[in-house]
Amino acid sequence: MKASPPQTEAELWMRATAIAQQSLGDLAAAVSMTVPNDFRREKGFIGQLLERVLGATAGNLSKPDFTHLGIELKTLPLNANGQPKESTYVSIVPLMGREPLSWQHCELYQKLRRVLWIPYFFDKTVEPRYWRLSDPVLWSPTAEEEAILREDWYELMSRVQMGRLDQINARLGQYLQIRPKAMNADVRTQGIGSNGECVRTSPRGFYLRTSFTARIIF
DNA sequence: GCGTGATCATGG
DNA sequence: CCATGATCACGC
Repeated sequence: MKASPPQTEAELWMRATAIAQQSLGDLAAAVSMTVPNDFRREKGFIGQLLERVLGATAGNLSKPDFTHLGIELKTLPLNANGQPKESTYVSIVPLMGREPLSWQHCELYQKLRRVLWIPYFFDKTVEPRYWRLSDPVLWSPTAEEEAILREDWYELMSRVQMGRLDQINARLGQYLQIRPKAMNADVRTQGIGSNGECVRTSPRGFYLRTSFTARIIF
């Protein structure tokens, strides 16, 4: 079982509020899934569970999850204090693009324009099926937030295009950061070298810092 | 191999 | 202690 795609943002929001505070076990049962006891081998489970529960459509395409609504779905683990406990992956970093940088047209911005956040309480003292959702948040960046995201993105993407991959680490960026995104550290893809040539390098992703997602949900 | 969904695990 | 760097599963 799997929910049909919501036709409107209002319908999606109704569904999201209707499942607030529910346990992962109950949600999973409703879509014929079983919550693993250990996420070490199923890290994406909660995201995939909520996709089914809410009727997301994009699959593994590089599009917002609710493509027709332009809305991205993000689950967000909270610690016991209600603070985000992990950074949030947004999208792959395009390492070979040489087009002029355009924030308005980049994949990252397309996904962050409107996000349905589904926070939940991550609690290692009980089995994940007992974890409960918190209240959903339907969010778009404020002008101030967008300005900083855009600055971060330009700073990071400039280094990518200038062939300065060696100068990129997770410490750069106020709200946004670039970190490895691969099965393991041996995975290689193509990137731009310091003389503009193609080099072998590790795939990377854009992530939102927990300090930023904390702002969003409060 | 790439992009989707993320959390794990250890070094500073 | 916790952010950074590393890792896991799946569809195609």
